[in-house]
Amino acid sequence: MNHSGRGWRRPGSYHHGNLKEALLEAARKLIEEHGAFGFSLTEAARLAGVSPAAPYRHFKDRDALLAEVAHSGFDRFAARLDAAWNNGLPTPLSAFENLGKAYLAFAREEPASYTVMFETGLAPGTEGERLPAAERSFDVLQRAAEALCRQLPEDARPPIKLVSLHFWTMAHGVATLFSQGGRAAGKVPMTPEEVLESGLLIYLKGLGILPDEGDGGESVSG
Amino acid sequence: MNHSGRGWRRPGSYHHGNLKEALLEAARKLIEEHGAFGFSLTEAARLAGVSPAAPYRHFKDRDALLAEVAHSGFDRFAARLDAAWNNGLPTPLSAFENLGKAYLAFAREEPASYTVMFETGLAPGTEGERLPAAERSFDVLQRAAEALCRQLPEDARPPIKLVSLHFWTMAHGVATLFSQGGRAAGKVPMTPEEVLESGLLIYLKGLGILPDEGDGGESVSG
DNA sequence: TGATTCATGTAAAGGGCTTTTACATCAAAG
DNA sequence: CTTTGATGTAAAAGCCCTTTACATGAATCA
Repeated sequence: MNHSGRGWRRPGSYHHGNLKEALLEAARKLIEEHGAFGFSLTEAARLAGVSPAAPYRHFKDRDALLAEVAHSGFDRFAARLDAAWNNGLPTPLSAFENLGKAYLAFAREEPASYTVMFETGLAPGTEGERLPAAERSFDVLQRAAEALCRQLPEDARPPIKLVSLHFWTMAHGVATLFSQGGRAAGKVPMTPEEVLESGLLIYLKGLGILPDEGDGGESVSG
Repeated sequence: MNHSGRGWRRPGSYHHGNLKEALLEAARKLIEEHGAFGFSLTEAARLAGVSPAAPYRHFKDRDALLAEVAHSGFDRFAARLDAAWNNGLPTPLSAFENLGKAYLAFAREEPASYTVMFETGLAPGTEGERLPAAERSFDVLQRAAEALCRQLPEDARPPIKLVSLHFWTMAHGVATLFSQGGRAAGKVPMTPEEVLESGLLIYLKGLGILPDEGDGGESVSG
C-alpha cells in the first residue's frame, strides 16, 4: 500500500502502484495544457514514469482512457450538481442559483474533463452505451426544473424535459463559450456566472416563475 | 483551368489543379465521419489523390489546415446569419426566428466546420489573432439583440452585449447538445429548432419584449 | 520456507502519421 | 525554346499507437 498518492511512481520500484489513476491525472493535465488534440498516450505514460506499453495493462486503448476521463468526470459532475441543488433547499430559487454556479465551477476547475465529456464524441463508450453518471447529471437539472415549475399553476406548466433542456443549453453554452481561450471573454465585462445567472433569471421571468419586477430585474441591469 | 470542381484530381495529370479546396473538403468529410480526433492529414491527402507531402504546399502544417476549415466556416456562417437576419425584415421577431434557424441549420449541415470553429481551440489562428468573420457572426446576433431591445422603453433595456451573449449561449448550447451522437437527442421528442425557438420565446417574454400571453406561450406548450 | 501464480511493467517491433529535404513536372513568361 | 516558379513526389527521421514475448515481484499455496 505504499502508494504515492498523487500519481508519481515510487522510486526504485518495478511496479508503479497507482498507475491507472496516475494516467488519468496525466491525461487531464495534458489536455488542459495542449487541448484535447494534443494528448498522447505515450506522453501520459512518460508523465507517470512508465513505458509506453504500460497503459495497456489498465486501458484497452487510447480512446478507452479518454472515455474513462469522461466517465469519472461525469461521476464528480453529477455528485457536485446534486450537492449544489441540495434537494431544492433552502429555497428552490437559491438552490437553483447554486446549481448554476456549481455547473460553471466544474467546467472551470476541470476543463479537460468537461471537454472530453461534451466535446469529443467519445463519452458514450466505444459503442453507444449510455453513461449512468451522465444521466444522473441531467436528472439533477430535471429535478430543479420540476421544483421550479411546481410554482406555476398546473395548466400553465411547460414540459419539464423541455425546461431542463433549456437550463442545460444555457449552462453548457456559457461554459463552452467562456472556456479556455474564451471566445466570449472580452466581449462583455462579466463573469460566466453573471451571464448565466442573468440569463436564467430572465428565462424564469418569462416562465412566470419570477415576478416581473423582482431582484432579478435589478441584477440584470447591473 | 481544367479543374475537377469538386476536389477530385484530373486523371493522368501531375498537378492536381484544385488541391487546397480538395483538402479542405476532405478534412470536413473525415471530421464528420471520424470526429475531430480522427482526422489525419495523410488520409485527407489520400482522399484528394496526392502524396502525404503535397498538403504542405498549401498549408504550413496540420493545424493550419484545421484553422482554415474554421476560418472558411466562419465566413459562410457569418454570411448565412446575416442573410437570415435580413436587417430585421419583415419584422424583428420573424427575422430573429430565421436567424435562430439559420444558426442551427449551419451547425447541422456543416458539423465538421462547426466543431472546428467552436470546439477545438484552434480557430483563433496559431497565435491568438482574432478572426474577422467570427466577429461578424457575433455582430449579427448583436444587431438582432439591439433591434429587439429597441422595443423596450429606454430605461428598461438590458446591456445589448449581454442579451446577444444570451442568444449565442442558447443557440450554441442547442447546437452542440444536439450535434452528432446527440447527447440530448432522445431526451425530448423535439427538434433542436423547437427547443431553441421555445427557449428564446420564453427569454424574450422575460425581457418584456413579448406579451405574457402571446402565440409564444402556445408554441411553448405544444 | 520455497515454488507457483497472476497482475503489472519492459523491450522490441510493425505500421501509421507529421514534417522536412531534395528532386520531378509542368504551365506560363520571356 | 529556355527559364522560372508553383506544385507534386519520394525518401527519411522522429513520434505515436499497439501488439507480443519476456521480466518482476507480491501474494498464495504446498
